Amino acid sequence: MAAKPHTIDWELRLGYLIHDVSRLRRSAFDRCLKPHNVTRSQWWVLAFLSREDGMTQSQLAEQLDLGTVAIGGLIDRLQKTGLVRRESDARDRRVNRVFLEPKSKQLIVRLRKLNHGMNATILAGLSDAHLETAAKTLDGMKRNLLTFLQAADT
Amino acid sequence: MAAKPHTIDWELRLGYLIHDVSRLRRSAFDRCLKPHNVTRSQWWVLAFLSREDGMTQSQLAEQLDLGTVAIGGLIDRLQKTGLVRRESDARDRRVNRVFLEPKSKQLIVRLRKLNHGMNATILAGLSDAHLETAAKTLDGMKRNLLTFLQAADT
DNA sequence: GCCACATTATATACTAGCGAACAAGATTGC
DNA sequence: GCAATCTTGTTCGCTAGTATATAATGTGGC
Repeated sequence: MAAKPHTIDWELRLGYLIHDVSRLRRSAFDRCLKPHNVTRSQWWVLAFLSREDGMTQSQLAEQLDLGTVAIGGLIDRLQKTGLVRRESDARDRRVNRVFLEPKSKQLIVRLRKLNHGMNATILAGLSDAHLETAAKTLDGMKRNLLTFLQAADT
Repeated sequence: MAAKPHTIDWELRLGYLIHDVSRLRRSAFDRCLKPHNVTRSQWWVLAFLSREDGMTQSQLAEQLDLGTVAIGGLIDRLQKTGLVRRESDARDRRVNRVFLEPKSKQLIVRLRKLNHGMNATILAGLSDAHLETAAKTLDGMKRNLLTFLQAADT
């Protein structure tokens, strides 16, 4: 008896909830972003670049927790729509540095507000105390997951 | 002043956390499932079929909250690996009913255990009280998101 | 200097999801 | 009964992510 820390219900319910919230969040953001002709992943790239312009693709990949291939594709598409440009580094000709084009500066201001509004909508009516507990719990899950994944790497 | 229910930190931190946990969870499950030559999405389909065999593709789509196209693709792949078969309904020749092949029955037993173990790993060390609060909070977010998305449909 | 090794980005091939257009088949109105 | 309409599933084209392999370039050992 003593060694049964959680009922199976929690496992299932939380699994579903995380999956659902993540998916719905994604849908909601994508829908808001659509009129601006940017996807959520692309907006993420712009957001990070706006904090530090001229990162290399590898740096972006690490910050966004994506593979180099995924970043390459995102930048391809951002470049195609003229929001970003690649410049090869003079000192290391392997690396591409990514810069925001002027066109994207105004867009970013608008998207930042939109982002803020969306987050406020999602958290509406939830108390700070509950949010804090939720954050702590999610953080615990994240740590468990990281431990597990790193152990599996061996 | 009175109208500032949450600080911006909550918005950001929770956004990141949900994104991270969802992504890591997905990675962890996919890694566990890989030796069994099934992906997490495919396992999901098998799990639902094991509760009710012979569903139509539309029913599966609704239960799994996916589009009909996504389901079609998943079943294509499951059929290719011989875990599932399509049978067209005699009474309505538009519909395909999906049935588990014998091969998948044993697999499902193993995957169920694996699923259980993974969930336990993820929740290790977290108190029931915190999990309950987290679930409530996520549920609130889910409701907010559903309201928002339905409103946008008009 | 040169060779072995590491790093950066790309190409290729796969799973997974979305939306829109479409064909086949049922259903409903008249 | 037949035309209009709704449902079911597919195809096509897109974004996004994974893993693996490869090419180009730097770096460190000797």
